[in-house]
Amino acid sequence: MEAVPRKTTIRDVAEAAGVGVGTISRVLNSSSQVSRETRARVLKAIRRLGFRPNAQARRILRRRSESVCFLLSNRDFLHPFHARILQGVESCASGMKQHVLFAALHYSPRIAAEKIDLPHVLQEHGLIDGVILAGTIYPNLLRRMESIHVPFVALRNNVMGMEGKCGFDQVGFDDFSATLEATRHLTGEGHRQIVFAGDMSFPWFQRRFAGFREAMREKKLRPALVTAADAQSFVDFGQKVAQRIVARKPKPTAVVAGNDEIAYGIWLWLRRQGVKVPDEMSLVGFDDREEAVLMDPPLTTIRVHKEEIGRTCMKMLLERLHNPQMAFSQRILPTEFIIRGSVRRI
Amino acid sequence: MEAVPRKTTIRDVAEAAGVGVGTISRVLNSSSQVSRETRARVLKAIRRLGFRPNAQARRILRRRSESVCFLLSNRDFLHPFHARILQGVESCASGMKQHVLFAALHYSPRIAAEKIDLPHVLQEHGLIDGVILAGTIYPNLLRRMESIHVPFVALRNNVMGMEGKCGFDQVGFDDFSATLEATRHLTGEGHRQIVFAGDMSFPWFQRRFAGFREAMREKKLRPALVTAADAQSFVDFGQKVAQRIVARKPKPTAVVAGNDEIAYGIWLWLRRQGVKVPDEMSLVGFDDREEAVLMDPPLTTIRVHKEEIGRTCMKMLLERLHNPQMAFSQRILPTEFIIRGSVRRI
DNA sequence: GAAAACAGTGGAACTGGTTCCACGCTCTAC
DNA sequence: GTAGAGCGTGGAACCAGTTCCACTGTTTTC
Repeated sequence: MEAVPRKTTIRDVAEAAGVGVGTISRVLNSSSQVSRETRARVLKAIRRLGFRPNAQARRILRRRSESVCFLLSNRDFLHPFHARILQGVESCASGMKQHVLFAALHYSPRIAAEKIDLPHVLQEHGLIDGVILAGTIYPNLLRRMESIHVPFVALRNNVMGMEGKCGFDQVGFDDFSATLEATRHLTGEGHRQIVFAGDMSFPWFQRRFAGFREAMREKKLRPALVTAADAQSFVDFGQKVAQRIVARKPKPTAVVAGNDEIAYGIWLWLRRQGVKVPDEMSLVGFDDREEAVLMDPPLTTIRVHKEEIGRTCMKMLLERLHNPQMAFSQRILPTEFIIRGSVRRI
Repeated sequence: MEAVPRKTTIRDVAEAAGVGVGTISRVLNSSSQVSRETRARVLKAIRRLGFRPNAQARRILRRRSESVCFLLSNRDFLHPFHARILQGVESCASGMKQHVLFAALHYSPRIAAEKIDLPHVLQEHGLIDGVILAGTIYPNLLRRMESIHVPFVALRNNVMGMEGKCGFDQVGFDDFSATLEATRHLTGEGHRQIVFAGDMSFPWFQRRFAGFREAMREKKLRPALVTAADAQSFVDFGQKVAQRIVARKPKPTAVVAGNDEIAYGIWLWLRRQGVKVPDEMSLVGFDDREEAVLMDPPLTTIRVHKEEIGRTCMKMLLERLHNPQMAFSQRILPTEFIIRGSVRRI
């Protein structure tokens, strides 16, 4: 690449204003040690020359890049769920004059930590101050992150196989309490035969099932779990599982789905079979994605405040950067039960 | 923020390896001007000291940040459509050792160009080499971008009110030909009464309607347009418009929807009224979003290759950076007509 | 009235890389 | 045997900022 023509520097401005370079720097950093008249003269020169300070040069001295990396791991695409979190990160960052770098990574959970080929931003030094880990986070990635000595915050709900461990900062929401509340709502509406639909190989579905089980136990009801193998997607999983649900004896009157996509799959299959929601089957989702409100009937579900999670990740990372010695912590944000039209009283 | 402890520098490595700093630099940049033994000695010292070169320092000299900014304008959230484009940008960028900064911007189309408050990344100097403009792009933003002298590429389909102008690089897809092909498919399947549903205040719907109109004219059919006012969202627009469509005399047998969300709204309303798709009404969408395949019946639609568009934006921007004097161009990518189950032969 | 405090400023030294020139050494050409 | 080419290398100068020390002139303190 050819070189960009030389821009005006702080020294050009100093000469134009008839002052020293130190004074220009002091004006730029709004230090109080500059007289009113000098400041005015410098600002005039800056405007006249169209001077814009070079951020890179400052960064070397500050030893801070004022940037963080949003790292999406093992996702084929930027799912709306993560897109919303990224947006929350960005909105908080822009308020704090921080920049957000987006990077993607694909790695095997079985590969050795040191063999994980991190994105270029993380390999170079000084480009970012910290990382927000999104996507699926296996222990080897956590170890790899620790090895490069860059502070990071992880999306707690996406951490695999390290339940309870806390050698790093985490932000998440409470799967357990969310399905606990949702299931209590169902029992409160008179439902007795309720099933949970979710793939237990994911820890978040395990936690959601646990909340469901707890609410069922409170009412001395049998907590039933329905799963399916070989599903192509969550929607497909829902369709396969729906079939088994209606075949159960006694027939369930309500389903707590592991997420909105599973709920959608169940709804699709029921619809095709002529089973009416909520008249013949009540349905609760999880996530409150964009499409939940657009279903027919609109889906009763658990809202996860994705932007809020993103903002909290960013805030937490900044705290860590300010205070590297701070003890690691987990921040759990509340979910919200959203009652729409897919549950009926019986 | 407190200062980060000083890291090992190129001079530390030079001392450890018993060579000059220039040699370290040459090794790092894999210049051939280093003997085999010296290179080995330097690499060993680098590994022993855990040295990672500071990217900021290099950037000053190179006058290149090796970063681009993906700027999403006037969007309440990072819509899956743009999320896929961002992903395409990232995948191309990571292959070219470039970094991607994500930034959002909200501005009024009526504000003066110089009053637009650009994100912090664009205000500072030297942080990015170029910008990819996504979201909604009004003329004042284009003028603002020109004023800061940073090369940029715009998503052509999202540029408002500058049809045909080309004082900047653009990447897009051909709305006109896409609906032309889709409508020809409908007439080929025997449909005669076909309507187009879309909000004409958006230029892309105007272009899509034009393609529809052209195909209808070819067959000497009357191209009908149906719109609705005060819609909350595209889905809502679809629901409102569906009502008018079935009320038309003679009753249409097929609808070309402006996008998949409108198609979904139409489908929802028809379903609620007991109108069967495709038996009583055929339906074609536009975009091929994730959910199109999950509808019942799966939606026949026009696929836009979003990742490909993102990759092309990135490639084009890099070309511009290599060759700033290059004439501005527009790159139009093909769409793909995807036949699923929402159109029947009559 | 002298000493001390302090606001305001200039500029050298510094950050951590890259670049380029000078120099030493070896090898080839005549 | 010497000139010229060319490889390999050291290190000063550079990039564009910040920081800090020294200095001046003014004000305050006793």
